[in-house]
Amino acid sequence: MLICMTNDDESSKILMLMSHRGFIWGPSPEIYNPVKGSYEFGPLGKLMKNNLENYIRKLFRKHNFWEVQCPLISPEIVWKASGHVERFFDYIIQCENKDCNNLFRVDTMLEQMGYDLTEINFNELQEFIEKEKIKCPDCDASLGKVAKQNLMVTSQLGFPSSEFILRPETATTTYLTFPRLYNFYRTNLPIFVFQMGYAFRNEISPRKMLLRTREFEQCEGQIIIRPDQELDFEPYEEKKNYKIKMWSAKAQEQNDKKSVKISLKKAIEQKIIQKPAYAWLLYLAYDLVKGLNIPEKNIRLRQHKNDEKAHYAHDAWDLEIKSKIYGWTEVCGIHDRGNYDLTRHQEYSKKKQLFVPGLKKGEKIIPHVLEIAFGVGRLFFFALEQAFKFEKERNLLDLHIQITPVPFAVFPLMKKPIELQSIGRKIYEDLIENDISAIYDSAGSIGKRYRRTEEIGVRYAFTIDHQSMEDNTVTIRNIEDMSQKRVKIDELIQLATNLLHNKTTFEDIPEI
RNA sequence: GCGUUCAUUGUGUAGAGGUUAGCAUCUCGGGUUUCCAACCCGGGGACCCGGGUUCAAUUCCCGGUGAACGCACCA
Repeated sequence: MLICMTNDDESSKILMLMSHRGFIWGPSPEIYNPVKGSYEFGPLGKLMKNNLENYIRKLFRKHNFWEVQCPLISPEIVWKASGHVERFFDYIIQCENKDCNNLFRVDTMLEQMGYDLTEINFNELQEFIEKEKIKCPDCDASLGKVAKQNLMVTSQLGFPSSEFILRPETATTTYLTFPRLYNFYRTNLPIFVFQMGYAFRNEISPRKMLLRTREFEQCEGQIIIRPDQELDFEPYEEKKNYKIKMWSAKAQEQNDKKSVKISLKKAIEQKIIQKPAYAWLLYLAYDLVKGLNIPEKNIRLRQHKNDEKAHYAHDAWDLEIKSKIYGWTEVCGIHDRGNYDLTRHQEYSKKKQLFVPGLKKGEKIIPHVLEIAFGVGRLFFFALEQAFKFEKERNLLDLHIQITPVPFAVFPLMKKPIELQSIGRKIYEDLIENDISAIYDSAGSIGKRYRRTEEIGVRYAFTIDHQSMEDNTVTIRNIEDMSQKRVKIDELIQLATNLLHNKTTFEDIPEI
């Protein structure tokens, strides 16, 4: 069975169409027993993901980030240094009663029983449980042995083989290039760098389609920066009046249910955030998501409370999107990692190349890192999900033109006369020649073809009719309101290019 | 991992211990059609896997696998 039903009608319709129209398939491989939480991007999904990635790339490049690509596999020491080996596993324990058989995370179980975790030595958990005679919280039977659940994926390499780790995040692999980047940047900080690629996590229970998978693509931008620069950050000055919706840790603790929309400047004045450079990253995340036509009411930035921060984070905010299907979900984490990473890599590698000159003469410091980390799959899922609009007559996929898989369609009004088709083919080929994604379709009635393409996010359709044969014009139809104008075939490529790059709008097209 | 529910063409479903496994949608070919899922003709496509009961199982039973949801988990 494919991605299946929820009770909600709209949700199941969205999930059905995602699969039916070739965006997302899975769990994969469907013809064998699928692997939990593994999905395929179908033809339209792959095109859309490419576009989404390029949209992100373009935005990062606009802000002077450079892209790098690092290996997926790295020796264990890298992840020891990063802190992942130490923290990226759970201690689990299972009830021995076969009827219960429940599995618990030891730390949360003990916490719920009222133990103070700070007083427990985790190397002696087993002894602790035996000493305290701890029983299953659900059925009071005795518990089995404490086991480690590793959340990282490992693999074997070499002859004889030794164990390597598949990266659980891209960020760390980016930091490893710091000495090289520092030279590339001619020893100027801050360094702006990003990486897009796969990461792997042995998630206990993958759920909710692309929202929780074991292999997933990340796009993580890093600003490697001196502490003084974090407070005096030029890009921030340009954007300090930009307003974002923030839900601070304090507000959450005071049970304020709603985020407030305030400017970056105000957020700093009110000490909701501390550093201008960090504030600017919140802007970047917000702006990127808003640019995908995701309604602002469905976007917010939520600060991590102290107990949910990752081991490396000084401050952490999540950009969350309110999914039509799954509710508020994180798509982007913005982390103030301080100098945690580079300090650790300095210690573990014993190389002294990670120091840079500080402000005072002779001072050597380890630079700080500000990180913005997107889950590409999640962003993809939300951009797609939010775009579905079910109208009376039609299903509309209202995707941003820059990420929609196929922005243009070419239709001969009818199959006959054949000349309609030859004009259409020519236009189609011209579009493709000019790197403009399009489809050509002559099957069925024109109305049917409009309906079909509306459902996959086509923005504009060019239709060749009998008048086309006389005066070299075609109609262009706007998906949004189904309105049409006539345009000259000669000017069509230029027009499509301009529409694609938001250099013109449908309204701007002159009537002829 | 636990629990609940479920498993029939691509999708949504009907169905009975013995059926050419039905319907809608989809899809393909042809006809028709001068702009919004029209119509006509013709074609295509399914009983999750293994075992048991039975003369006979897609249907009943057991097991497996998978899915949705809930619990737990989510660096």
